[in-house]
Amino acid sequence: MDRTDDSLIALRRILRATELYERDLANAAGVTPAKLRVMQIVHARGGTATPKALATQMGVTQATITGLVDKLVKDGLVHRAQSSLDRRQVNVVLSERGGETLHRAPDALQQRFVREFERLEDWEQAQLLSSLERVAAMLDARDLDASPVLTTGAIHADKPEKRPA
Amino acid sequence: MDRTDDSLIALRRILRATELYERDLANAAGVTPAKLRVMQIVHARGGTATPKALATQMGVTQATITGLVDKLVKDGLVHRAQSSLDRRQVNVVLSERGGETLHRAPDALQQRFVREFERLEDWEQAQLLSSLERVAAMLDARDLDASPVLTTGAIHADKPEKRPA
DNA sequence: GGGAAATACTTCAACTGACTAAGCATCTCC
DNA sequence: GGAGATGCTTAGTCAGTTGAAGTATTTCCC
Repeated sequence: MDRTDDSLIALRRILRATELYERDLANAAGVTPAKLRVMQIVHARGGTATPKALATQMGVTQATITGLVDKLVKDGLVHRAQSSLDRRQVNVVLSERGGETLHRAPDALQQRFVREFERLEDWEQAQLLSSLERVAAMLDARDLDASPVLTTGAIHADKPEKRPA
Repeated sequence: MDRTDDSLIALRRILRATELYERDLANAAGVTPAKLRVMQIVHARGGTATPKALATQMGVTQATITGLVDKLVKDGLVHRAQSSLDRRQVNVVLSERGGETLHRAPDALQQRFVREFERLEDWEQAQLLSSLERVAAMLDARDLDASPVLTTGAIHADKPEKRPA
């Protein structure tokens, strides 16, 4: 009985399919996946977000965000606006053209998932949701357990960790 | 009631958690995520794989694989062996040291998922598996429907598609 | 059997995304 | 009002990726 293995395989298929599809969509809209993700997050937050927030949510450093935003500005897809509350802060704002691009490249998950999901029977939707949340909780342990493997690995490793907090 | 949205959120959490964790693990083992993935695939195929197979499975071009394998060879983690059946082909073979590295950086999903999964009740496992396979099938439509969005996007796009077949 | 086309891989030049370290501006708190 | 924290950018570097062009080998078919 290998439900564990089968589950892992299914999970990998989900991961892989999403990744590949995301790249296709970004290309089709004429932007890179990373730039698209920035725009999606800005959009999801109501059309504006700070570099800090973007960095945190994407799991990259602020320097990376600066670079991506630079390019998006050059492309005319977003612009920077200084916050009046805290002048250290910058608001990244979606331009009209950015909104159009986003519209042309709908979120990969949305696109693939929603249509089918909404066709399911009520009880099926409920079961899927419950299962997905369960899995998410299993994987996304929000640093509650400070990842024993990582620690072990780090001891053996010749290189220090790199991922931003 | 927004089960659709909640499901999407859970799915994104799964994606994000896996991605971030993968990076940590690779770093901890002293290799990059891309190189680690190459080794994992080679391992999963019984210790040897052709660049072509790797490119297909990873969804990148062969040129990319060439570069990664070059580095892995330089690191002493794999070596190239010519196929005797078809001399155009190359077999990428895991070295002993490569096997050790792999052992030190267990698959990200394995690590996070398996332990918890195996603690679940029997019926819960069954339900999770069924749900995951369902979702995988929804997302991983294996080109059965030639992605209407992509096509539409491509028409409007200023750039041609890039992802390898 | 021999040549055209297909296939497997590599090389090369370019770009994107990512990081670290260092620096500047601004805010917070005592 | 000054020390330290915070938010962002700059500069330099490196890894991964791609497309295009090139080489070697195999396949196909007349």
